[in-house]
Amino acid sequence: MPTAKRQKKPHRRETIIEAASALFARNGYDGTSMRDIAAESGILAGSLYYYFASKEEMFAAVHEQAINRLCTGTIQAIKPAADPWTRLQQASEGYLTTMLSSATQSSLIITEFPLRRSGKLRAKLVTDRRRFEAIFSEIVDALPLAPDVDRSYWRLALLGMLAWTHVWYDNKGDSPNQVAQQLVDLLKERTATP
Amino acid sequence: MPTAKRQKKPHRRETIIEAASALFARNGYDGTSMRDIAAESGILAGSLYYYFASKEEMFAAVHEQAINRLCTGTIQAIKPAADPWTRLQQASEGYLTTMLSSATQSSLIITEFPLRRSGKLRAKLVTDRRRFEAIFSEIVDALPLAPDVDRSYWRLALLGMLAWTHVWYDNKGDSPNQVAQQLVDLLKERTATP
DNA sequence: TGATCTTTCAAACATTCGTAAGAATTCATG
DNA sequence: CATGAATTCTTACGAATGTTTGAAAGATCA
Repeated sequence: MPTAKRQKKPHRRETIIEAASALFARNGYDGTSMRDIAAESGILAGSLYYYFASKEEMFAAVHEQAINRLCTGTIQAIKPAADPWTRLQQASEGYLTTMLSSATQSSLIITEFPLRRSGKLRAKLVTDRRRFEAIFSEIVDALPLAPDVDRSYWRLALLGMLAWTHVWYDNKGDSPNQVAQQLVDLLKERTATP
Repeated sequence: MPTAKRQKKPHRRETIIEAASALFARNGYDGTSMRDIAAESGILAGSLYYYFASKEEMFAAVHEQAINRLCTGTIQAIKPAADPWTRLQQASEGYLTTMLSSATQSSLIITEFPLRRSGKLRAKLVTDRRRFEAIFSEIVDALPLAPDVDRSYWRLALLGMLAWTHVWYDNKGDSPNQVAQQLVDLLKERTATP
């Protein structure tokens, strides 16, 4: 009967999501087959459908988790700061660290745009993305910018700079934190209503 | 014998590239089948292989043309300017106009990253991209920036801001020129060695 | 016209893909 | 152990993919 369900095997579904994340991030959605994911999960392709109704639904779960990690990675980095500029700096560092550290797969939210998809999936991906961007909206709104600065453009410029790092970032160069420092500094001059 | 070859039918191959550009830009590389391209070209799938040895080689040709358009679109916009900042402003406008005007397909150089590909194709895509980025390298190098500014980061920040527009740009809002103006202005403050 | 080269077609190929259906297995619990 | 539910395997289907091949059609020019 309806007793407690989740206790012993939180394993499989998360294992699958983990494997799928890595593969989607490396090879893209179309470049990853259900058989690939199954093999990486130590399972057979058909068995995936016990946990996910379709490949799209699975990707939705993967995407949601990637966004969640990015959100928490970003938010956690802000912790003990009151100064708006410091908050921005730390958030950017958290973002880039989560995104660029090769161990993670959050980069798939950059390469797998919702743009081309359609229907319910697209709507979900857009919603996820909004949830992340809201973090930066709040931070940017709190910045003491000059009154003639358009905060929407300011935010989009920053997010663009940060997102684009995954195209050129090289592990052998500066650390994610250093990159974030450099990039934020470039926008910092247009500062407090002086 | 080896007489002049190219005179009457420069049509087909370019028609195919045009059709493929549009489809690749809209649906991505994997989302576009050779049959799709053939149908859009008014031809049968097999006939494509008279002009291109493989899908990858065809994409290479498409990518090269997209880069070429972006390059000329960017360079042409610079024409009558001597002031470095004006040059940058105009180049950015040319870039965004070429990229964002819905009639064009240059946006595929943003969505179809070389990152995931491999081998000869990847090398070619990277080379193409470098060719475009060189335009901005030159312009940025000519800017009278403060001596403590890292021009590499500055350039990458700008290119990131510009490239990212294709994620959020909406035809109903500001024009590509206005967007370029806004974005460049955000970086402009760190300006001439004062 | 006939010969030769270019271009296109028609049809198929071998794979791979997402997914379905049902049997087989594992597992917790009475 | 016996029962029923949860999980996995096996097998396969139908569709779509990139590509090949050899013949047909079109063009070019002696």
